[in-house]
Amino acid sequence: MSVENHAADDAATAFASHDHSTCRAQALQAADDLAAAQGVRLTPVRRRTLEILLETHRALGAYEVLERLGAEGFGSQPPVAYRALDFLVQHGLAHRVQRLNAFAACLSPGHDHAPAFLICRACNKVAEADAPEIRSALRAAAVGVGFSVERMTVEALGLCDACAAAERPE
Amino acid sequence: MSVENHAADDAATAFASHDHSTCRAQALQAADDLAAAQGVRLTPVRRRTLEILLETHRALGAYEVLERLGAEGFGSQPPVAYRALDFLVQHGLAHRVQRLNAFAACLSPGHDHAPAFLICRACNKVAEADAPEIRSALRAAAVGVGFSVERMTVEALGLCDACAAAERPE
DNA sequence: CAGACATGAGTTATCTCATAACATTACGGT
DNA sequence: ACCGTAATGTTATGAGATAACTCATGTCTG
Ligand SMILES: [Zn+2]
Ligand SMILES: [Zn+2]
Ligand SMILES: [Zn+2]
Ligand SMILES: [Zn+2]
Repeated sequence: MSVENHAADDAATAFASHDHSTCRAQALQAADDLAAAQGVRLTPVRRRTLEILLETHRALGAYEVLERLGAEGFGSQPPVAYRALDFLVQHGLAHRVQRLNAFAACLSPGHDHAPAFLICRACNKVAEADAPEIRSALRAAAVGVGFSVERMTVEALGLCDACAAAERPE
Repeated sequence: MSVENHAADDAATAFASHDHSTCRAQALQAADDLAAAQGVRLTPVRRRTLEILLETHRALGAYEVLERLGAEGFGSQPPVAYRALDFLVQHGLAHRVQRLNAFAACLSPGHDHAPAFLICRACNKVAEADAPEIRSALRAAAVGVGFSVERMTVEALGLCDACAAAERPE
């Protein structure tokens, strides 16, 4: 397998040890591109918020982000964080993880997607898994009962291989 | 199609007009059976909580349930509701809807399942859709990246046919 | 039956997550 | 320079969830 960085690889890399600076750089580049392409303004708070999310593959709570922002001279009240995070989510630069009431940077922004999330309950890392079959299966089940799907949430809680190995000899 | 009441029918019925007393009676019967079968105690608060959830196909917030309980002479503090709800979820008599931070009675309890939910954003009704293909697809995607799934959340937000029809001539 | 133990129900207090409402500042077009 | 809009900031409050403790009730044992 090559060393390319497709979306499909994200899930694999998130839990494995890897050169994370690439993750960060790529996502930030994509964000800058998007801002330039569409007239969107990736302001300092917004960009910094994205950088904070990109520091880890864990999902961060809004208040966790806020604390960081406040410490760096930005506003220190909840709406500051929520607005920046909402912006990122809105523009596909971050995702909200329902299960954790938390946010994670998107690692393959630009190609509009709503991935499934794999959440390790031990290390708290989150991986995006692009699984179109899941989405189409759900959509199919929905039309069968007269329901039109607009947005969907697919999240799995479990153990990544690393944590599974670490837990076994408990 | 016959008038049987399988799990597969639930999704269809939830959004359609139907004889809801059957939903209620069936679910309560199943709950009583389960309590009798396993040594589990379906105490007054717990049973009443289930009844409250069963009044509607909407998902109710814990505080909504609590208000009802309190008004009927049960405890009026959050833990009362949360404990009863946790019990019901634990024993498969209710589900938690992540997207809404709310709870809905299970309409086909007993046969241990973790269904997908269809949530109408207009009427707020929630339907369970048993869709095994979704679960297996997600599980498959997970093993591919070294992740073992323990629990999964599949929820779709959208419009039921009735609400779609009502919304069109806006 | 008394005592010991477990489970459930109730309370108060507190915590985390999220948004409403409004004042202030920065930006872009004319 | 001027104005309108978008972004940032603030205070205050709403909504969801849990910790920690007390009390009642039921069950098992001797
Ligand atoms: Zn990385
Ligand atoms: Zn892990
Ligand atoms: Zn019904
Ligand atoms: Zn509806």
